[in-house]
Amino acid sequence: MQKPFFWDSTHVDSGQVHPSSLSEQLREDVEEQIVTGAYGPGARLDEVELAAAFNVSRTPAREALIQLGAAGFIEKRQRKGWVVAEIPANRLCEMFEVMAELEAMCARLAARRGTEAEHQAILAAHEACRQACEAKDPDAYFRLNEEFHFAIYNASQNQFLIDQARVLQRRLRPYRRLQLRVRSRIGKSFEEHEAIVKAIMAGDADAASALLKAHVVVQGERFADLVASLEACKRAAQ
Amino acid sequence: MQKPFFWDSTHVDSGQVHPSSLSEQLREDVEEQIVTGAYGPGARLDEVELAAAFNVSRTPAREALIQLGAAGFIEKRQRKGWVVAEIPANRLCEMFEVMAELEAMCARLAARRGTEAEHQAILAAHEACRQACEAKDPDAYFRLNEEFHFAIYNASQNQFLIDQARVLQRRLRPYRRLQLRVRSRIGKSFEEHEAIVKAIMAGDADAASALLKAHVVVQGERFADLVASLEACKRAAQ
DNA sequence: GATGCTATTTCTGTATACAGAGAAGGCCAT
DNA sequence: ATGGCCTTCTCTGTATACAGAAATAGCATC
Repeated sequence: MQKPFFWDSTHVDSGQVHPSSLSEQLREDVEEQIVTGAYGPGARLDEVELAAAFNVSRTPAREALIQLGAAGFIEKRQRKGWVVAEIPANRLCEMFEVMAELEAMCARLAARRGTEAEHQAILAAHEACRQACEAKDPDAYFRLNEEFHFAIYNASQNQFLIDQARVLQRRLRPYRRLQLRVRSRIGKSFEEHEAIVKAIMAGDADAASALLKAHVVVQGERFADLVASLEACKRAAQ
Repeated sequence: MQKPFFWDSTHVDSGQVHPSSLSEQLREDVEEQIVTGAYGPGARLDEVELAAAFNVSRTPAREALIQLGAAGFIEKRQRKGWVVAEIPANRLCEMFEVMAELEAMCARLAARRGTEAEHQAILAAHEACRQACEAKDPDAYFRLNEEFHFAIYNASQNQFLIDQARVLQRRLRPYRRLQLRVRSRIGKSFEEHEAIVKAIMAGDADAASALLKAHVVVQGERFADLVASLEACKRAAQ
C-alpha cells in the first residue's frame, strides 16, 4: 500500500467542508456510484476490492460500507459481504407512497409559509423544466425535475423535512431514472408541475398538497409497471 | 485487553438474530442508553473510553459510533469526538411536525386497509392504555402509549412507513419522556386516543388522519413549552 | 460413482501499531 | 505580567496483523 498520507491537497481546496477522511471520501464516492446506477442492485461491494480500488487499507473501506449500510443503500448478507440493496418491487411502491406523503407535506407548507424568494425559486426551476420539456431532452428534464422538487422542499421552512425528503429522493433516484424511458411521461409530468406551481403560488395548501401527492404516486405506479421489465433486465445482466 | 473471544454464549442464545458482532452489540447498547436518556444530549462518547467500558478494542467502538452517527443519534464535532446529538428546540419542533405527518399517514392507511387482526391489536393496546390511565401510572402509560402508536403503524400495511415511523419515534423518545411530567396530559392523551380509535374502526380515514396528526402536533407544542426548562436543566447538569 | 470426512483457503471481525495534526502547557522575551 | 513561540502530549484516522469460523476442495471410503 502506502504510507498514510491523510488528505492530499486535491481535497482540502474543494469548497466542501466534508471529506476530511478517506472513509467519508469513499462513502461519498460509492454512494454516488450507487445513486447514479453505476453499481446496480445486487452488485457486490467487497471491502478488500474496494480498498484496493481506492488504494487504501480495509479500515476506511469498511467504515464507508458501514455508513452506507446504516443509510440503507447497501446491506450485509451473511458470509457474502456487502451488496447494493435489492429493494423488492413492493417495498419500492411503499417507499414511493411515503415519498408522496413527504412531498405533499412540503407542498402544503410551501404554499402556506414559503417566502417570496422561495416561491420565485420554484417558478424559476419550473421554467427551466419547461425548456427541457420543449427541447424534449429527457436527461436535462430528469435533472431539472429534481431541482424543481428540491425547490419545493426548500420552501417548506422545515429543515428536517427537507433533509428527509432529499434522503429518500436520493434512495429512490436510481429507480426513478428508469422512468426516463417512458418518453410520453415528460409532457404529463410538466403539466402536473404547472398545476402544482399554480396552487402553491395561490397559497392553496390543500390543492398543492393533493396535486403533488398524486404527481409522485403516479410516478410510483408508472414505476410499478416498469418493475417487471427491470427484474427481467436484472436477471439478463446476471 | 484480551484475546478476541467473539460472542460468548450470553448472546447467541438470545432469540435475536442480530448481535453477531461486538460493534452491533455496542451500537444497540449505546443507542438504548441514548434513547432512554441515560446519555443526555451533549454527553461525550469517547471511543477509547467506550472501548474500555465494554472491554473491547477501539475498532468495534468506532464502528458502533459511526453507525450511531449515520442514524443521527450522535454527531462528530471536529477535534472533540462524538457527542450525543443536541437537537435544538426548533429542529425538534420540525421533527414533531414530520412525525405528525407520518403518523397521520399511518392512521389513514390503518383505517383504510388495516386487517381485522390489526384493528383488534389497536383496540387491545388502547384498553391497556386505559388501565394505565385510570391507575394514574405515568411510566406504564408512557410505555403502553408507545405500543398503541406502534399498533397503528403496524396496521398501515406499509413496512417502509412502519420502519420510518419507528425510527423517528425512537429518535424523539428521549424528548417525549419529558412530557411525563405534565400529569394532566395523560387524561387528555387518552381521550384523543379514544377518538382516533373510533375513527379507525369506523374506517373514517380522513378523521383518523386528522385526529392523529393533531394528537402528535399537540405533543410537539406541549414539548415546545417544556423546552425552556429542559435547556435550563441541561445547563444546570453541566 | 457417490458420499462423508478432513484439510486448506478465504473471509470477516477484532486488536494493535503508527503517524500526523491539534491542543495544551511551559518557557522565553519584551 | 503578558504575549508569542516551541515542545509535548493527546486524539483520531489509517494500516496491518491476527484469529476464528465458514466455505471449498480434495481425498478416502463405502
